[in-house]
Amino acid sequence: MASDTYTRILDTAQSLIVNRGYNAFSYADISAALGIGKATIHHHFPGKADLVVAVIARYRQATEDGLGAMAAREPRAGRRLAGYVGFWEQCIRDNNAPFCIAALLAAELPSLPAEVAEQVKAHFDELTARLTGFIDEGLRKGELTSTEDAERSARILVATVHGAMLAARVAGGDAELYASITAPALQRLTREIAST
Amino acid sequence: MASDTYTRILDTAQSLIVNRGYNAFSYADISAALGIGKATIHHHFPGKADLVVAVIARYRQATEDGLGAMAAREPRAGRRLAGYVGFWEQCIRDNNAPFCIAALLAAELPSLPAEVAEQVKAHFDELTARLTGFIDEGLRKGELTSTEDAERSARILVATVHGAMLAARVAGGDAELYASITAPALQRLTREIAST
DNA sequence: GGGAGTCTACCGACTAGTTGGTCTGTCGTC
DNA sequence: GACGACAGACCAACTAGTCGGTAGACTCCC
Repeated sequence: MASDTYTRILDTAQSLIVNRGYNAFSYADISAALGIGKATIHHHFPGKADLVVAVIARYRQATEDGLGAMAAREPRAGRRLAGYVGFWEQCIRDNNAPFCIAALLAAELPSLPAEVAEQVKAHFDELTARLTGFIDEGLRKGELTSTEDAERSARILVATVHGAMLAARVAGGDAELYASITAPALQRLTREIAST
Repeated sequence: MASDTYTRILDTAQSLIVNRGYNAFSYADISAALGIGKATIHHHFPGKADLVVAVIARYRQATEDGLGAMAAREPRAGRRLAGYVGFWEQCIRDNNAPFCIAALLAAELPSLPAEVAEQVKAHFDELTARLTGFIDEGLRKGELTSTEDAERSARILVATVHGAMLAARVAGGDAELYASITAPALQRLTREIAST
């Protein structure tokens, strides 16, 4: 289905978005990186918005798959959340894709084409819903404690993760800084039952 | 000193950056908004990087002045932090400048000119230092409680605020959402002595 | 008082390069 | 011979930035 070139265009676009955002990458960048004609990119993705929508759609799917797989193998809510938070710590440490493209695009939101903006919003909704599910389950099982309801806890966690990414980026890709900011956000939910 | 045109260019550039970032605004935008020639902008700011550096420098100064003034009039640490957090809630509610330009530029950091990147980093350092001072003083006076040291607490607060801005922007400028995410971050520091 | 020179603020017209996007083709494969 | 995958050449619009010039204010000197 998805041809090799098609996938490589998506890959390149994604890595360009990770560290330049929507407005600072061009068809020429992808063309040069892959050694293909610009027209080839237009053949697979008629417009820039189509390309970026496809990137985020794939990203959303990967996120859903990843979180779903983790939920299947890890029943403990605290570990699930730690898995999500730790995933990004590893990304920053490896410096491969050290930023959530949806968070970056969210910052640029007012300047994005409508279709792209919708995808970004959808990612936030999905991610929040997934984490809300984890937290809700954890609270009901007594594995987690929180003074807020599950959804609010999830939003706080996501915000902290995104803010910590920003801080780490400013600090030159400092994974320790990311961890030191996010760790207390996890502890907040697992406190007093940490030694389970 | 600072002529009227000079200031208006800065104002316009700042508001363009707030909702488009560095790469998605142009001299032509400012030129059109103010009804002046593009060459006039170049007269005051030789290059785009110079312009944006000037915007952030002024922004940093305003932040320092604002936080300094608040510290002078409000001795209670908890209120100082609430003032910082509440400032952005009001900005989002009024929809005038509903995003911290330094946070937005931080996301775009890898694609920014070096001089601009430096200014962004400097803002983060200054802001963290200021809040660290507030928290440190609050802890020593017994007005605040924290399981982490003051600097780490400050970084967590900043990250939460930035993450909450992102969430609010995605939600279409939802100030309530911003508040619901940031409020617990403040409570974390003021808990058990809230009724002072 | 009146030039003559100088400075700042500003603008219209321009440039070289880049942007996203199109058109017309040529391959190879089924 | 139709079709998907690709590319070269092209396009209009836009990018940051330059150039030469003008209009006004502020000197300084006679």
